[in-house]
Amino acid sequence: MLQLPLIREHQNEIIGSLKKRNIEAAPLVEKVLQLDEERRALQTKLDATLAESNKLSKEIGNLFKSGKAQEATVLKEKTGTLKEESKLLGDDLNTVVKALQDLLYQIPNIPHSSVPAGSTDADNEEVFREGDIPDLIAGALPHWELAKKYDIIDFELGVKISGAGFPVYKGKGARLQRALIAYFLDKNAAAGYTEMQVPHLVNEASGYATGQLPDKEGQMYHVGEDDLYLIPTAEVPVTNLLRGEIVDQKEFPICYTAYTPCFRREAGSYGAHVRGLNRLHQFDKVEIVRAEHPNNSYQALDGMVEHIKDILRELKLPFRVLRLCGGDLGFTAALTFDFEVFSTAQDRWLEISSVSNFETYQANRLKLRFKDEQGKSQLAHTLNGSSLALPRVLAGLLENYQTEDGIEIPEVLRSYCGFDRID
RNA sequence: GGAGGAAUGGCAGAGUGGUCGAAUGCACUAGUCUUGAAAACUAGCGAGGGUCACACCUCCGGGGGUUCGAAUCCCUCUUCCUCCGCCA
Repeated sequence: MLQLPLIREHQNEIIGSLKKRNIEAAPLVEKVLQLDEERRALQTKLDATLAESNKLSKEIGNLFKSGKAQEATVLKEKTGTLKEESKLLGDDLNTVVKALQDLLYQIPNIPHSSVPAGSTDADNEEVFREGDIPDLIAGALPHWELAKKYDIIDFELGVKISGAGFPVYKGKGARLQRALIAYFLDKNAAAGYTEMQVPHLVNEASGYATGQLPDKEGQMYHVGEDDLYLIPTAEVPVTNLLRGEIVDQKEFPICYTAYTPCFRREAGSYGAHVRGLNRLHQFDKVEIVRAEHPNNSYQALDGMVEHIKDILRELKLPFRVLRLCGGDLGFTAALTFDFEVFSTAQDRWLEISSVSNFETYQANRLKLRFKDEQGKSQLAHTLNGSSLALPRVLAGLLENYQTEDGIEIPEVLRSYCGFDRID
C-alpha cells in the first residue's frame, strides 16, 4: 500500500510512474486525495466535538463533587447532543476511511525507475545469461517422460489421491527433492539467512499484510470452517513474522529463509505449458526474505540476485536473468528480477525464481518500522526471492542431465542424495 | 471437548467509574562524575492522527454496549494459563 503523504506530495510522479504498468491512475489518485481531504475534515470536526464533550464531562464531575447537582444536570443535556453529533461524525468518518482503504488497496506499487516499459513477458529485459546449453542425446525426453521412464514422479497416483497438479515423488525422485531442499537451505544459511519453520496455514490479516489479499483472493485455497488460507508461498508467513514490529535499525538486515510447500489454485490454462512439473497446485519452495533499511534495499536486492546466480552456477544449469517490465511486474513489487533455467528438452525457458524489492509497499501494510537517528518511526523495506522453486529446478535437472541410460546428479547434490545417478 | 482464571507501555507490574496515556521497577537514550568503564545522580523515554509549531483527538487483546464520564461495569470474539478428558 502506498503511503498517503507520498501520494499527496508526489501525485503527478506517481501517476506518471504507474503508466509503466499500463495503468491510468489519475482518476484513482484523484479520488484518493479527495477522500483523504474529506477524512481529515471529518476527523477535525469529530476531534473538536470530542474535545468539547471531554471538557464538559470534567466539569460535570467537578460540579457533582462540589454538590452542585442542579448545574450538572443542565450540562448533561448538552453532552447528549454532542454525543449524537460525534456518533454521526464517527460513522461518516468510518465510511470514508473504509472507502479510502479500499482504493489504496487497488493502487499497485510504483515501479522503480529502472523498470522497462512494456506489457507482456516479451518486453522483459534480459540482463544476464550464463551457462552452456548442453548438446543432448538424440531423442532427448521432456521431464514428464523421464519421470515415468525412471519411475521417480507419479502424476496419475497424485490424481487418484488429490487431483491434477499434485504429483507423488517416488524413491530417488523423493530423495532428490529432499536433497534439493537441504542444499538450498544450507546455501541460504551460509549466506546469513536464519532458517525458520513456519505455519503453512495463515489468517486473513497475514494475507492482507503481504498483499495476497484482496488482490489475489482466488489464487489461495481457503479453509472456510476455520477461515485460514493455505500459503501460496513462504513469503506470507515469513514476512508476517515482522508484522507490527518496530525494530532497532541496528538489527538490519533481517534475513530469513524457510522451506515450505506452496499451494496455488491457479485456475485455467491447460496444454503443454502446464504439463508435468511446469505448473502445480502443490509444490515445494525455499524462500529468502529480507527486511532492510531503505538506503540499503537495492544493494540487498543485488546481493540476492548474486546469491541465486551462485546456486545455479553450482548446479551447472544454463540460466538467464530478466528485469521484469511494467506490465509483468507483480502488484506489490517495485523491481523484480526473474531467473529462468533453460529446459533443453522442452526448448524453453522455465521461471525458477523471482527476486523482488517491495520498498515500503508491504511494510506499510505490515506496519514494519524502525527508529531513525531522530527517533522517528519509518517504514522499512522488504524483499524476497525464491531460492529456489523445486519443480522447475527438478525439471531442468532431469532434462539437461539426461544420458542414454540414466540421469546424472550434479556434483553438489551427490552428498545430499547419497547416489550419483538415477537409472 | 468440559471447568475455572487472565490479557495494561520493550519487559515486569500497579491501577475496579472522573484529576489516568496510565504509579513503580528493570531495560533503553542523553548528560554529570570518572583516565575509561561500572556504580551513583539528573533528565528523557509507547503508538497513530492532526498542526508551520502548539493545541487537540484516538488507542489499556479485537468488536459492540451502559454512563455526562470506562483501563475499570455489561455483552461478544480471540488468545494465553491452570485442572480434567482425548491424542501424534
